Amino acid sequence: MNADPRKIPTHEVTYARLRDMILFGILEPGQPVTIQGLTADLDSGMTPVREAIRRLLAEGALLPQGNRRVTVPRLTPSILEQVAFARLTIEPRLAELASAALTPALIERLEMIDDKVDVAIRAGQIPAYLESNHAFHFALYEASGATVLVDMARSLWLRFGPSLRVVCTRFGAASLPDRHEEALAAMRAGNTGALTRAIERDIAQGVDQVRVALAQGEI
Amino acid sequence: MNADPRKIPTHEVTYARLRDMILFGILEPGQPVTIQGLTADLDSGMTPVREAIRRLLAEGALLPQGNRRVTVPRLTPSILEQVAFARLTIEPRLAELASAALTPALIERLEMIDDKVDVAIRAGQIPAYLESNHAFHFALYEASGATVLVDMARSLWLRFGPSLRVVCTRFGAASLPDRHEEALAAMRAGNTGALTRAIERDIAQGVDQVRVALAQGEI
DNA sequence: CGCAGGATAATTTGATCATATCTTGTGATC
DNA sequence: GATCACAAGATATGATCAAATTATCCTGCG
Repeated sequence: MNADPRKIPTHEVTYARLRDMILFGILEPGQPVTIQGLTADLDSGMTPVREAIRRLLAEGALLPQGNRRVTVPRLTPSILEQVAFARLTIEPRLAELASAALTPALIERLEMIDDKVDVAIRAGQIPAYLESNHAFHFALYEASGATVLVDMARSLWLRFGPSLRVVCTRFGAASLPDRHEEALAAMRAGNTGALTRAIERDIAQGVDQVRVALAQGEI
Repeated sequence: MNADPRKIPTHEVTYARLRDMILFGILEPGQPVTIQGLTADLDSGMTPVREAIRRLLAEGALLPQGNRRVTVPRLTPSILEQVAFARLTIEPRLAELASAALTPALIERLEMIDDKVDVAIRAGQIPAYLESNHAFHFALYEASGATVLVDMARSLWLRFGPSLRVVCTRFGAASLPDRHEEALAAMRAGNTGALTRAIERDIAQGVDQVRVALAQGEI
């Protein structure tokens, strides 16, 4: 019944694990990433690890030092502004495109995911918040069917994720961005404009948090 | 005097060569890409080729078929519109950012590159046009110092390149996009707004060419 | 005599290759 | 038509080589 688990190649699994480690802040900005360290941690050979690293380098999730070494990138003000500009362009557009494809079933699924976001915020559980927040956004975005833009959004989140984690940990979960309720209301009302604006505000809020922390040298 | 050529790893060289083969249309859309074929063509081992392919997959320059095989992607109307949207957002912005960093020396260099573009258009040399057109845009964009956005632009050009090549070959070099003279005039005048508009029109013109060809089933 | 500085050895980590194993698609046979 | 064998190609491993970092030691000067 279930597909053969062997079907998914090791390098895919390795990639997914390493990506999540970056995205959800297991690895901190500035931390060096070595092949041999990961072969031990992730229990796979050198080749799959190398390929996963190569792929994440291409996505901007890892930073090549000149020396053939690789680290988790630190967010600089310049990079933050670039990521902010791109996110604020791409993601509201994805919300707009997704709006046309929304079904009651999908809205219900998004509501369930958002419940988890709320629970995580109230409980102050940063990792759970990061994961369910991510799930909410991409469940919406994927409904757009715009694979190119979704890929770009994924790459941008990878650049943003580690530092967001640091900020959350510093300032607690109280002021985490959550315009999801607004977004869900817009979806239920079939109001595309309101949905894109809600997503835009949600992003702007997160960016502002990081911007403030960065200006204060908290990262 | 010259740096040791050994310094640049094989996988980097292999990546650059394969990328240019895709970007400048040596490989056609739909064409399958095999590891073993490339080890022969590019004269390197399997590992560097694998890594180059993995990297280009992450950049959207290659398309994974479900079957572990890889091909050069065909442009669909949906993907074209997504790429158009992203290019029309990112690249004018890069021009705007670059505008503040322009020096007489850089403008002169851009003029020299644009001369090559003109020569290639008049001579109907498609590959030379594609290469110098690419060089013109990215020499400008890199002046912005916005590495994240430049990376995104590179990825978008990789998705766009192969099909542009096909269109050029079909319709000849007569109607190739070239708003570079307008852009250069704006640079000389220090007119940021005019520069971004010129770049925007240049991109829109190229996109329109491909859109028409796509609608007519020419690709 | 003690310490600074630079050369060199040791170690860590990355890069590449040859080879072995597994998948997948195809086609021949029953 | 279903099954099995085969071929082509992708995947994964471990060995080996090269580069870069770190540690060590020697020398020469104060």
